[in-house]
Amino acid sequence: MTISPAVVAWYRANKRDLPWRHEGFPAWGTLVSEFMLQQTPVVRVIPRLAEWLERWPTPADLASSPPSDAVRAWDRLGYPRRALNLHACAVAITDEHDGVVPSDVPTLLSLPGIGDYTARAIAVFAYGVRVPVVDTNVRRVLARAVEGRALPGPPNAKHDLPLMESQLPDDLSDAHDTNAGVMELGALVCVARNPRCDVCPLVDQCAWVLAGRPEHDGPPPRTQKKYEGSDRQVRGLILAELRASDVGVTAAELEAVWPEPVQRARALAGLLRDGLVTGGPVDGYQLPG
DNA sequence: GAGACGTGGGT
DNA sequence: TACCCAAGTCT
Repeated sequence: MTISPAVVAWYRANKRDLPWRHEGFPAWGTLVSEFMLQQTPVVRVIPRLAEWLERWPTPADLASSPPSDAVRAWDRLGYPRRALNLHACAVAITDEHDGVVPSDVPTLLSLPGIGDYTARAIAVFAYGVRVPVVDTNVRRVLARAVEGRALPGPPNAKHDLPLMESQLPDDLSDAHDTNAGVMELGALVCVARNPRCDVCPLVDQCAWVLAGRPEHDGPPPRTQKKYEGSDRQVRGLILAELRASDVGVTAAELEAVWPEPVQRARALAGLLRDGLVTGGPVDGYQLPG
């Protein structure tokens, strides 16, 4: 079962015109885009990425700015510690790698905020290295097309990476487009709900379709906790207040953000622990750096 | 290794 | 209206 030829042909004819796919797009741009794309949709990333790269065209440029600027420029992309990680990553690249984004997976993995997915994505999309890239889209496409399941099991590198590796052709360009194409297919066609099998290039070889599209059987997928009233919401509100202030905010001003004291204290303590907030009750709180 | 971690658009 | 989901990482 090899899905690569159909995926590559489909990808070359149907891929979206995304900034990071343009000729000459720098490795640094790919790295920034991958940070922003960690759990944030493409359409929300594109404008923020353009502003970011205009302001900080190289890792050294970002490294020379304070982390607070990174958190503010991150705006409302969500998971703001990614902004902190990205800044720390720029510092590490500047100080330890001569300002050049590394191209090998182990070195990339050693950088803050870069995990199994992002390391491989940068190696493949910025440098054309032949390694498997596995994200949530890839896991879903492989589960269906290759394994005949409705949904993938929980992420498992020991399972997922060899499975994608087994689909990569030898040719570098084809391997690149297989990685990008399976992701793209999962993002546009083989989506989680209501997959568009009618326009899928794999429909006549998809193990799941050929099996009659059986229901999901394995363990139920993890569900997200409610956001309203959660600590995450409180953290978000506190951070929004801090982003908007040049001089920091007082403990009293934070009471207005979230009156309930126990949860407010817990959220603030978490932000301080994460390094997203500095200061204290006496002198007030502000963004780091 | 299960759970924490933002935000907003689609259905 | 609620709920689902999004190119994950870290602890």
